[in-house]
Amino acid sequence: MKLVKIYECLCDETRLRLLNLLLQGPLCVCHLQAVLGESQVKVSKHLGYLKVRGLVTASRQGNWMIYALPAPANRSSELEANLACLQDCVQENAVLKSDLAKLKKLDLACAPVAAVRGTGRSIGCC
Amino acid sequence: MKLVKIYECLCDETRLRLLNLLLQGPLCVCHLQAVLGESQVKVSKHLGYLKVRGLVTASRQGNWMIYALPAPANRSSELEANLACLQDCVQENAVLKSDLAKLKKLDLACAPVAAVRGTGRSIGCC
DNA sequence: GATCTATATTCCAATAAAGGAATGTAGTTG
DNA sequence: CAACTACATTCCTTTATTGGAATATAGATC
Repeated sequence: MKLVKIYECLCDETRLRLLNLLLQGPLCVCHLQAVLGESQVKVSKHLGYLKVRGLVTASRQGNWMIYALPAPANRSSELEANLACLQDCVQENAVLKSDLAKLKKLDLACAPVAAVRGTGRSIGCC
Repeated sequence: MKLVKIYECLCDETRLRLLNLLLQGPLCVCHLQAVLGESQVKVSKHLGYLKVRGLVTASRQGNWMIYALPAPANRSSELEANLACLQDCVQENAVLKSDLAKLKKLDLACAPVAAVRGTGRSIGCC
């Protein structure tokens, strides 16, 4: 059952926090790491977990890995529904809200991501 | 994070199937067991898991235990959102759809539940 | 090419989850 | 009260998950 796989991805706090941040757009690992304040291994492993199960995609940009949610066209209806549901739940959740606030403060645009978009330089990220 | 607890409940196929059935209304264990076709221990343990975490309530009716989702007034907004999301996802899911079909065939009203409602006799369930 | 940065992977230990077999228990019926 | 029904719980084994320490790797820079 594919649906269970989605819930397996959502049932860990770290992964929930990562997905919450990625709902704002693509981000490099170091930004994710900085916002969560968790160890490199922990963040990397959970991103790997999500990637294997197709909840995120990864692409390399120089030294940085950019993680993102699958493009809307590539999301199953179950995934779409659950991402929307998650977004609805963010407001009730102190940790998730605080993460979003930290992300905004960190740098409006993640440098590597900005480079991908062609709207920024890719020097120095975290 | 309360939200994670909800996802922990949803991330197992058996529990997902149980919740899916309970979205139709209260049911006794033997009906749940009959629809799932799983062992008594397995069903009972997962119901216990859900009960401890507040996703279902249980009440005794004679020999039978009636499980139900919490009354809408007692559902957190996160739970409400996720139950709605789950219901949206049922259509995409063969197992969940098939379970609902089996439930309807089994007996339109679960005998113990009917007894609770005062609309049926409570003799013989499964 | 040595070094640095950003990230992934391997190895390992601790903890949790899943489910069967057997047993216990609450309430019912004869 | 003995037997039965419907569930729950305990004990145990297998397997999965989590995360740290250490190490590896890819690409950039000097």
